[in-house]
Amino acid sequence: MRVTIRDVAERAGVSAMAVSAVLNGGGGSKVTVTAEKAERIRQAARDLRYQPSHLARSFRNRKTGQVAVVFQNFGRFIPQSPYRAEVMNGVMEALFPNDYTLSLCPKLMRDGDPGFVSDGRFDGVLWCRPDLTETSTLALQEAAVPIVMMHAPPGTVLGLPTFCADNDGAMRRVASHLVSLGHERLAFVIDPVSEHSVEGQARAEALLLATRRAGLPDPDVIILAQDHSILQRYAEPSAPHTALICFSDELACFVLDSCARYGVKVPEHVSIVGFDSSPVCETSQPRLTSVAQPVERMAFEATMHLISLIRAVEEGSPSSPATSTLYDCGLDIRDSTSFARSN
Amino acid sequence: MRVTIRDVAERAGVSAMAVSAVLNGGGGSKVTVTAEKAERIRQAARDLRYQPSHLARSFRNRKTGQVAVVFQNFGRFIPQSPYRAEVMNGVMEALFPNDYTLSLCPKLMRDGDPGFVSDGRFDGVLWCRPDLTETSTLALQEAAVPIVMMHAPPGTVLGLPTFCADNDGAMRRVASHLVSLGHERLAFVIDPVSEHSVEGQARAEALLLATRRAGLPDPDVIILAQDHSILQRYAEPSAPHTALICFSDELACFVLDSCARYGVKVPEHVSIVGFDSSPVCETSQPRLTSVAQPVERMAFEATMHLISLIRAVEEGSPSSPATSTLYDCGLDIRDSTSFARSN
DNA sequence: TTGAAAGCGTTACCAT
DNA sequence: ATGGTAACGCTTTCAA
Repeated sequence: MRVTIRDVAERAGVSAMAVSAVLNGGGGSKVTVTAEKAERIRQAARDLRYQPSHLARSFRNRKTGQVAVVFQNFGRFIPQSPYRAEVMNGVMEALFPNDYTLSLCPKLMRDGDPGFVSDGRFDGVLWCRPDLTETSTLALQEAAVPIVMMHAPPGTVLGLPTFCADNDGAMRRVASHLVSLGHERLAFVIDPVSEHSVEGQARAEALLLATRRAGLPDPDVIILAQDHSILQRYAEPSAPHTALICFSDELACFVLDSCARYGVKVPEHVSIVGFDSSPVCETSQPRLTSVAQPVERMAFEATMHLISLIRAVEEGSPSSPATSTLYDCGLDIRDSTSFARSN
Repeated sequence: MRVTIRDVAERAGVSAMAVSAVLNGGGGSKVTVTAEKAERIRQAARDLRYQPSHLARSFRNRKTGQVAVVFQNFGRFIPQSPYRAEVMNGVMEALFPNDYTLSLCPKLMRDGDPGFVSDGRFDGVLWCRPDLTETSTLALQEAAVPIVMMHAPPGTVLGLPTFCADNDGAMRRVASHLVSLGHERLAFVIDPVSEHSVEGQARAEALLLATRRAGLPDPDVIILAQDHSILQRYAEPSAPHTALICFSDELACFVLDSCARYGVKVPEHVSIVGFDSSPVCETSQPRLTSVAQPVERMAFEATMHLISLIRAVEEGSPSSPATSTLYDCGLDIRDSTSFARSN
């Protein structure tokens, strides 16, 4: 059987609470023990190889020291698309020095029922790239646990702090870059999964806003699944667009591949813009112009904010209103964008 | 306050255990409830938005559904060295479909005291790239939790199953490749951190064995910290070695960089071999010959084994003897190895 | 300064 | 078929 605090108490000839007080540094406890007894207790604990049950402590104290990170699509870590890895780096950098454990728990997403969030397992939750139905939004709002959203535009869930790329600013950069190259007819390209994400919609809208602002016609939205044959048309002078803005670098790379297959030349026939400016942009053919988000820094700061929220709850501080932080994005101009084809 | 099972029971006019039985599917429980009452209970739970406390359950059932992954050096995810990412991929692939949560808990390593392992927080632990002192080895042996080691040679910790690359076979491949190119004087290059890892020592020994087997003189071991000036000598015809086998691709890349800086030509002056065959091997100058371990598959299978151990413990099955699994490694020959310089 | 006792939310066991 | 009771291991409050 397990060695409990009572076993230690018995061996040291004291009560269980004396043991608890001594082993926890006695700081929080009202109890004081003579030095001699304290030593006896420590000795007994060592003799018995006493290991406090973290589980019992968590249960009692309603605090687990665990923070959950939830990704919308729980996939693999891919070197070509380092988004997840960068988020993890930022999160770890914030959590570990503060003695929090990082939990990856895709179950939180099951059936769109995020009820688990508040089941006591986690002191806080970092929600990345949300794709929220109305019911889950409600559940999140009522969660009994601090939650911070990453990559969700401000106000996605009422009352929850968000850390998000400034999609509007980013798309304005993209539009202005393309306009300066003579482009007028743009399209937003997205995959069927991301299409429904809050982020996907935010970027589509941001591009719409940016083009209107620039006096361009509204961009089309192209949803690209397995079948890329629609890209063929960009080899023709009559193609409807001269520039494609892709939801992610990963998608942009697929587009580049397909263009090559269909004999569409980038950037001669059509310009391509990615999102994330990941390393793959340097090795793609041609090198990919892409929006650069400071992902790791965002993740770090989001996590630090989450930690401060957790501490505030512990101390019973009144909750201050949620903040939204927007991060300015750069545009890394490479070889996949150039002057618009004149039809 | 939290809604407890008692609140639900009260509202439904039944006992707490009836609620428990209904909400847990009733499968394991001896208790049966009439359909009518069951519906009443479910309704009450919905009304009250009852959320069972996972914490209380874990405490009660001594089962958390959490598996910890421990890395020796808890660093960042780096695209250039995808080892960690690949391990994570394999682990997630095994854990998530089986409804386990993945925990990253560097605290487990603090002060070389792995006592935390058995504090009840985790149902099992996957220990990667261990670097074990004697005391921690002992603690691991006595852990009350199933543990599986990755990248530890068989027998590193008595009684613990290991999943490890076949370092001996790998080094034999390396040696034979180099011998066929006329190399005789080899050295093993390692960084000061990895030097003390079980894996580092295993590879050094494996190379020693392989060279003896091939009838070559014993290889030197070069511990490479910040100062790489020792590499200068390889520009001279009198250099003591014609081939350097590096502990990792990462290290090999540093070596390549330094060689370039010192005017040492690879592979004309000296051949370089890496370990892991990561993507960076394709983009390095020159492309790096490297040992290829099936990391993701190893991680997946190690984790599946861990899960089966956990289940065995739960069912009280007698523990079968620990198994050691060795994985055959390939050698991806690229441009950093070539015929030995004749002095 | 010390100890006894009461929970935290859940489930297993034993009565009814 | 149902409900009461105890126990999991710990901490905290209160009384001595």
